[in-house]
Amino acid sequence: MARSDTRYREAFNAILDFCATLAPGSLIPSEQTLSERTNVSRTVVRRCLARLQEHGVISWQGREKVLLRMPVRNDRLEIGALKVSPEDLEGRFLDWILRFDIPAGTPLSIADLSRKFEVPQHELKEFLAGLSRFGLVARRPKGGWRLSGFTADFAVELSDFRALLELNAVRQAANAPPDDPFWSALSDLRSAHVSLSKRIDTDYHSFSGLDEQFHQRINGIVRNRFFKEFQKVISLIFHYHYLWNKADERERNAAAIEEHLAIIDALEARDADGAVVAARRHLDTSKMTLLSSLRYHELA
Amino acid sequence: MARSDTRYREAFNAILDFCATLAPGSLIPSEQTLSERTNVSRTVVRRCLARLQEHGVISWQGREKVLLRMPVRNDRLEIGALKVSPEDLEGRFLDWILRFDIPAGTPLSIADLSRKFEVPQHELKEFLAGLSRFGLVARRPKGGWRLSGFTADFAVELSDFRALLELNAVRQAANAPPDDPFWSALSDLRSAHVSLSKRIDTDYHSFSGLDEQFHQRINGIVRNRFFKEFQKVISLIFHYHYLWNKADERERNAAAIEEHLAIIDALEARDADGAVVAARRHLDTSKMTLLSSLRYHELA
DNA sequence: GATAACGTTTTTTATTATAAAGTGCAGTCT
DNA sequence: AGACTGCACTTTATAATAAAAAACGTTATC
Repeated sequence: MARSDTRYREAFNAILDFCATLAPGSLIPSEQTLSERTNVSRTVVRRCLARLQEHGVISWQGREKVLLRMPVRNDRLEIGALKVSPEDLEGRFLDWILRFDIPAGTPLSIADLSRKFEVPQHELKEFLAGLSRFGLVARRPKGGWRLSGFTADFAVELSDFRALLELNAVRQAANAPPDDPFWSALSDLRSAHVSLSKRIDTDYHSFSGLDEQFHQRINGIVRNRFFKEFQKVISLIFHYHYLWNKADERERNAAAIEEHLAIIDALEARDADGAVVAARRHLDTSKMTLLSSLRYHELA
Repeated sequence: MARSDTRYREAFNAILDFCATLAPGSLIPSEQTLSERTNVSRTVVRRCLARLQEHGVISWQGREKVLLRMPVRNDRLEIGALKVSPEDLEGRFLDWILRFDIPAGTPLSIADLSRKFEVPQHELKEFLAGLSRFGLVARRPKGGWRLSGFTADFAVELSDFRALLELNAVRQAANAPPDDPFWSALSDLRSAHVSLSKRIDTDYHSFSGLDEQFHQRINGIVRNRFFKEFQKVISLIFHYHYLWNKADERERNAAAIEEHLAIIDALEARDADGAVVAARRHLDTSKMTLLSSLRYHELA
């Protein structure tokens, strides 16, 4: 019923490592200095020093801390489970939803998910609270959560919203200054697309990554935190969806490459309207793919 | 260290009220029926029945539950603190930020806020986790939260994003079918604007409400959960900001009414391009107002 | 013999208690 | 005077737990 002491354990080992660089008899820096170096509060540093003293590694009296002996392997503290990053949780959650085709309306059990993903319950609660802002999950009347996304309606609305954001980005991209690093990156992307196009019959799987790179490049033009936040979720959902929709993968990807190239052509010609038209065509295809993959799953 | 029993208390009183409608000697419906009526699980219903039996209000044996006596005032259970809605918290939080001019970067203490708003800590955590998705707050490296919004950058990005969404809505509105209830609502809004315009010198305060109505009407055209979710936050921020920016309020509001009317004119003429132009002008003014009010506060 | 209700057990959620970590300040040492 | 420590206080992250919900046989009723 308290927080974990991973911080302390990591700091202790860090200080131990630091001691290993000194010779016995050396003075050890101040608590403040150590706390800055280990990125941890003075309270933790003091706890570490106390342990070092207890184990006879240092002597500690007031502000005089002296290294008595070199630290050995056995002095180190074990560090338990490694922390999972929020992004990782995000990905695994969407992956799970799509992989097992969780239907809209399914109650989500925090306890269950917490076991499944090996993440503390309160982290999951925070995570779901965040997703609820995007309408992907919602609170149930009698407590708990419910998956509300991944219906046809959801897909249409998601695609429409994505189109609004991305067409805006395309328009801005076309008007980017000539010395913007965007242009050289775009030229690299063109080469990558042409190259993949040639070996599409065998390498069509690797399009997924290229697709994400391409869209990220376009959207990266817009310097807007709201835009970026949303784009992150959108691309995540599309990414995972495509990953799990295997129908006609080769044909779909070959077609998408052509559509991407059309957008690149228009952009490099600084033809904003043309780029928007090409992008709209591509986004429409995307929308249809997302919808048909949902329909496919509904029938299954 | 357990959840509150408000649910039980409310259900108990509800069942008591129901008993009051019966005559002594009557049979009481099944546990399931009661649970459906009180919107509560059977477990809670059984707890209520047990208490009723204990207090001699009913007899209870298997599925035979009989009302023994009429319930009296003293049988009722006290209900503690009333639940605050998440929307309420949202409003109060933004209000607090603006009222006290909390600068960007300020650490937010859950413990402190929880006392201030009289909301359990875990609810605040969820709330902040939601806001973090909009970039309004962020986690601090060593734990806790930090207010990251309400800088000039933030205001610009927020306004730009708002403009993107709202111009899209205006364009859609102009193309709404003639029988859409939107048109009659718009006509009502025109009257309200004209009326307020005439008594602007005295009633300029009441523009805030009308402004919200107007924008909500326009944005209501778009049937898209992402759009709506974002619009909610945006309008909340603008709303509270305007509420606290008192400089030139009369002039600002008078000008805004004219700008609204220009948008209405263009919409009623089904002139999509004209409406977008008028809306862009209005949104630009809004952006400037938001920015200048921030600057004003920074200097103070 | 099907359906609805009950009694009981298991699971899950909301809330609190608490150890760990962080913060601030008065006083001390150099 | 400036940096450092000792100590008290505050805040956060997390586990423990009572309340509520859900699941599951069993029993009564039509």
